[in-house]
Order: sequence, then C-alpha cells, then structure tokens
Amino acid sequence: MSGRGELAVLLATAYRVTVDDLHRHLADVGHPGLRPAHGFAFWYLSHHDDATSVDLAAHLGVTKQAAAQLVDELDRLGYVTRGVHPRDRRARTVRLTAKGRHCVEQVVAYWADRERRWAKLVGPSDLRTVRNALRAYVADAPTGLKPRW
Amino acid sequence: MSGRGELAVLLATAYRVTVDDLHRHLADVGHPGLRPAHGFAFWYLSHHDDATSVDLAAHLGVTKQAAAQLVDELDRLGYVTRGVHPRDRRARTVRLTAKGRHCVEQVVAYWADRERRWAKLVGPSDLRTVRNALRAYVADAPTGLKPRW
DNA sequence: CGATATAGTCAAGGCGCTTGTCGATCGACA
DNA sequence: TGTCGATCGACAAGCGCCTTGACTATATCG
Repeated sequence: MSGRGELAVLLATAYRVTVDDLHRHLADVGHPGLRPAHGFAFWYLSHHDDATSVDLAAHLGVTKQAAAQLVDELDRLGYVTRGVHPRDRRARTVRLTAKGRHCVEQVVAYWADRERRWAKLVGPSDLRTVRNALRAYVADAPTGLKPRW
Repeated sequence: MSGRGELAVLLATAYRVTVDDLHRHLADVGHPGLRPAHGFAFWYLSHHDDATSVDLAAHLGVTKQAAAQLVDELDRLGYVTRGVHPRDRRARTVRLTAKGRHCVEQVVAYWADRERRWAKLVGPSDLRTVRNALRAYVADAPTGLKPRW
C-alpha cells in the first residue's frame, strides 16, 4: 500500500473486521446466523417501544416490505414478537423478546470489551483522538450521505 | 448514542459515508454505477499484470464464478479486456483498459483530497494518530478475519 | 363525507452471490 | 511417456436480500 488511499482501506478493513468478529462472537454465545441488518434492527427496537415495520424500514433505509421480511425472520428466530398497535388499527408493533434483549446485551458487552482492548493497544488518549476524528469526519460528510442507523 | 458502542457506529458510518461519497463522485466524473467490489477489483488489477479470474476471486474472497461474472460486467462496461494467458492455455488474463485506469486515477485523487480535508479538520497529527490506531486495531484482529482486499 | 394517504400483506422480479458440472489444460509422479 | 488428480474458464441453476407493484383496511384532512 503506497500510502495514498491507505486510510480508505484501513476504514474498510476495520469495519469489516469489526462486523465479522462481532458475528463470530454472537454465534459463540448462542446467536448464530445474524447479520449486520439484524444488529441495526435490534438497536432500533431496543430504543423504541411500539416500533412498526415502517418505522424500522425508515431507520434501516430499506422498503417497508424488506423490513417486514426482516421482522418475519427475526420473529421466526425468536428475537421479536408482534402485537396490536395501541393507537393505529392498521399497524402492528415489533418488540424484542428476552432472547432479543440478551443478544443486544451481548453486543454491548462485546463492544465494551473491544474498546477496552483498543484503548490498551493505543492508549486512552489516542482512542479519544480517534473517536473525535471519526466524529469530525462523519459530521463533514455531504448532506444526504449519512446512513440512518 | 449512549457512548457504549459508539465507536462501532462511527466506524460503520465512516465506512459507509466513504463508500457512498466515492461512488457519487465517480458517477460525477464519468464512471456511474460502480460498486465497492469494482473498486477492489480495480485496485488488484492495477497492481497485477496478467491477473486471472481465479486470482481476482481469491483477492476478493468470492468464488471464481462470481469473479468471472464481475469481469464480464467490467468488460461490458469497458473497464477491462481479456486476453490470452502467456503461460497457461486454460487461463485468460484480465487487464484494465484506459477507461479502467482513468477510474483508478480518479479514486486515488479523490482519496488524496479527502485525506487533505480530514487533516484540515482535525490536524495532521491527529490524523496520523487515527491511521496508527486503525493499523493497530486491524493488526489485532483475530487471525482469519482479515479481509483479503 | 369523500378523497387521499398510509399500514401491512401478498406477489413477482432483479441482482450478486453460491454450488454443481463439464471439457480443456496443467503438473506431479512412476 | 503416460496416467491421474488438480485447476481454469464457462455454462447452468439456485438462493438470499433486496426491489416494485398491487390490494384491503384504516387514518387523516378539508
């Protein structure tokens, strides 16, 4: 790597490694076969009561049908349940089950551990620098290019 | 964002923003409809003469058939040509055309510009810190989890 | 109240991958 | 040199994760 574009490759690699290792870890602790979209959905559902497929679709940046399919799948796997919406007879709510919540907890714990490990590698001060620099980079992104999650 | 897992989201967002903006830029300069796999393929082809579909497949981490399909597509779009392999009658070489090389140049220029811009946002010293921290993070990844590109 | 919008569901299609197979060529070994 | 197993590209079919289209029931607004 000649140096030019190295940051791009590092970002891509870091992201990919992050995702792959997280999913390997989740399989190890009883949650096999999950993928990034599941993770983003869990995050959203863990912060929103009474979410609907359409809410989730907007958050994930996909169509409502794709979101519904994802929810179907998570339902089948036991991570979510659907129920009657309290205020809209057309809609159905999507809620995490205990299994879904356990999964979210595992992700949170995983990330706490990874950050500790990274801080030990480069020092807490440098990790703060990384965080701030990434924040600046993302904030500088052209409008409309921010992923919704 | 409560702070826990923030780095994960920042990495994911930075990566996604990077890829999206690069592809928007490439469309602007005459290369519409490209996707990340194309970029990785271009990078490989620009560093390897006489590459074959199987070489590319290994590099991209996909099957030889998927790589061949990608090459078909790039051939159709005018980014690569195929030829006789100098040493193996079974194989065919894949080479970048002038259009392909132009695209690679645009990517390199794009990244030079983005890095300059990022350095201006956070300071060159902090950007160095980011680079070193990402290198450390990636080097610390569990074996077998390094993406091939 | 009527017209328009919206939620979920069902259906079909597209794209980018996968696995399987085949004939031609290669490489190793006796 | 001949044989056998491996490998290359190409062809074929299938799968997963999205998309668009359509429909009925419900909601919203003037």
